[in-house]
Amino acid sequence: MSDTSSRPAPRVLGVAVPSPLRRLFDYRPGGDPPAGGWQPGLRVRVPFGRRQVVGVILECRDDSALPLATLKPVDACLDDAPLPEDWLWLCRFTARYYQHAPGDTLHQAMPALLRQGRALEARTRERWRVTASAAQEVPPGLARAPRQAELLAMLRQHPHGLVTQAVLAQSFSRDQLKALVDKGLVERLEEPRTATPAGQAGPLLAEPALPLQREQAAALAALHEQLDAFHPCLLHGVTGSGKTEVYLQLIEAVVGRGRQALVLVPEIGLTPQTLARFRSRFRVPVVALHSGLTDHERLDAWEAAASGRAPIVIGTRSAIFTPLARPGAIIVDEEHDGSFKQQEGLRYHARDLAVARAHRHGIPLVLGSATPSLETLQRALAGDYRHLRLTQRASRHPPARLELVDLRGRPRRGGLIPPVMEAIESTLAAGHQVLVFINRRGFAPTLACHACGWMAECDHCDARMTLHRQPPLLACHHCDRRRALPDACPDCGSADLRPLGSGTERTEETLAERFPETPVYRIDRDSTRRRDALEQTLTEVRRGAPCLLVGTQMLAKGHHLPHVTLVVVVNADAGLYASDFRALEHSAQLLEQVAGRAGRAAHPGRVLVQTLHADDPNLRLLAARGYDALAEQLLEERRAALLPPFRHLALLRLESPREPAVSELGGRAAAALREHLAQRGLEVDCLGPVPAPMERRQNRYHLQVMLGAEKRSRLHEAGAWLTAWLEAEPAARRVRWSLDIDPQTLS
DNA sequence: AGCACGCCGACT
DNA sequence: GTCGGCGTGCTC
Repeated sequence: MSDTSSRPAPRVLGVAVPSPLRRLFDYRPGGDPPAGGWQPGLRVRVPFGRRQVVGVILECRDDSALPLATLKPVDACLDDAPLPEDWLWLCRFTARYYQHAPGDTLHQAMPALLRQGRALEARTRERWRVTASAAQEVPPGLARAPRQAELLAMLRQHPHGLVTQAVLAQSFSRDQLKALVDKGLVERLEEPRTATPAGQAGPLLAEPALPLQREQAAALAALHEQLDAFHPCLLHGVTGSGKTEVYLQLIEAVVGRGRQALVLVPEIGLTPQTLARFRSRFRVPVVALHSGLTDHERLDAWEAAASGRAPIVIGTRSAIFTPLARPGAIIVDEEHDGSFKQQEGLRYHARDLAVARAHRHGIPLVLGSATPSLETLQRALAGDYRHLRLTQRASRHPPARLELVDLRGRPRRGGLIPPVMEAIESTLAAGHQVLVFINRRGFAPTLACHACGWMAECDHCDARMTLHRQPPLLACHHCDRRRALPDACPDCGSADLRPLGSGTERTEETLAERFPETPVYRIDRDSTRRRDALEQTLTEVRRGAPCLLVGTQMLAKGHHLPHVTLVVVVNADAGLYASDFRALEHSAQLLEQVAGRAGRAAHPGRVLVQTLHADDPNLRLLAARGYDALAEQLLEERRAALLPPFRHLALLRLESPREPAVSELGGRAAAALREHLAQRGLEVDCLGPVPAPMERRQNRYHLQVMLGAEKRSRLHEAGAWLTAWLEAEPAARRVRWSLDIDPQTLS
């Protein structure tokens, strides 16, 4: 460590402590002073109330708002060196931007073991290598120990040594290794488990890069132009245009220059297939951060990234908080995907944090999508991001067009009308596969009484209960409530209860009856609950035999289904007239993604979209000219309506089991904020309080207050004032509240 | 968020 | 007689 004696010891440490309180807590230095002196980023164990917690020093000062004598000393410093500087910066940025408690932010961004106070160090493994002398000289006789002689011979063939596991795998024992070590013939080395296999000097690529099409090459060249500066790009490529190959070749350049690449993928995108593609391309390790890791594996990965040992890190939303010693590029695949936004607690958007992080590091940022979010698209159109387009599909088939199919006045079976059924039949007859996309799981969206019109409703939510057949019950998809099927209508006693509408189970059943010879695979949250169930089914489907796939949006994203030539969308109307201003954008993205599943291999595809609104201008525009045309149209509407991306929003959400408590507090919070805004002349508007779209969920009442501003700084000021008001308000302790900056949905 | 303290119901 | 319900208050 460098000379630290020149740094005077601070008298006060501002510590971020795990708690929802939006402030630091002051302590006096205590315990053994760290080798490098007290500084921000060091973890400390501190007394907090009646317990001990792990906090992080964020400020070193000489004064405090409290008398110094009343401050408690820290118990111990847990680190020799501060946590990585880039990580600390990102956490502070995140806490400020999302107006979240610093301690809670830091804790969420840290691996569990660091939260618990473990040292930031990678677990090690042993490596066994012949000593320099034993490598050159003929070893002395091991005639009395033939196994040791064999082991030595094996190790001599591996000048970089072998890890214990590899030695044991050859049926040698630890005792034999020890014996050779005692004879001075073999030495024992320790290395991090995430260490790159030794003898790494060879080529970076394990397999050659694929040849690029003209547009891919142009995009890659554009990315190569500025590898040392913040260079945000939208890689806007239709499904099948080869975005991943562009990522891979960019990563090759980044890693080739000794830097690290961070890749963010949607929750559903970190499939074994994706990972395999990255791993087989590069000879260097690819560290994957996913929900299946143990706490130890997560810490190892974090350490490998922070130390720079891991050149490529790939993960879902929370991977944006992985520290990097030598950041070289950040890639966000499917940047429009909703899973990048955390929907509770610290409501961060990993894509937006990626932008901030790339800017701070001065490195390229690639946002990839076939259906970019309107936020990103607007920035690309405005020239803030470089707009790299890939319009050609590798298969050379143009993307399938959506064909709108009018549902009005036609009989449906399992949600499907006769002409669509016939199209399915002829596709199967031609030996191809069919994907039926339906946005509702379960058998039917609800159970209704044909005599009096009663419908099964949840007691805890303002919602209908979904009818399930496997097993048969009524379930609420908004809470965990389940009910047995009633024999008769609870209102009028009629036994004429019928399922209303169709879900995946019913469509599956209908198709299985209609096409008894053809396998029908249902893919939804219920059918893929078992680990790997989805991958197993898809592996079977990829064999290519004719089959029917029925599924929810799980099926829409990413999966390669080369033998599907017909895609059916059972009902496209969900997002058309929804109250949420982003509903249509999301709906269009989903439709385009689903359509992208059709005809990726040798055959062109068809996409049949059933709708009750075949005349809807937005739907027609999407069908006729595709997502990009609709997106530009929607941007104009957003501009006119003063909605994002032309205006910034924040949403105060309030919830409580007691309705009066939320409306009373919401009313007073909004009134207080309005008064403050008027006094300060802030150009921020405040809407509400209004009940949330589904006011009662899980027996809790939801209310919201919307803030909107043209300038982000103004919105921020208003948000800071509002959270301060709420924290000081006694009634707010009995109501759960959170401020959602840049809300993704209004529900 | 935790975790206490603090006053009112059914039980080892 | 006490175990424990969750209201209220605090955490440097």
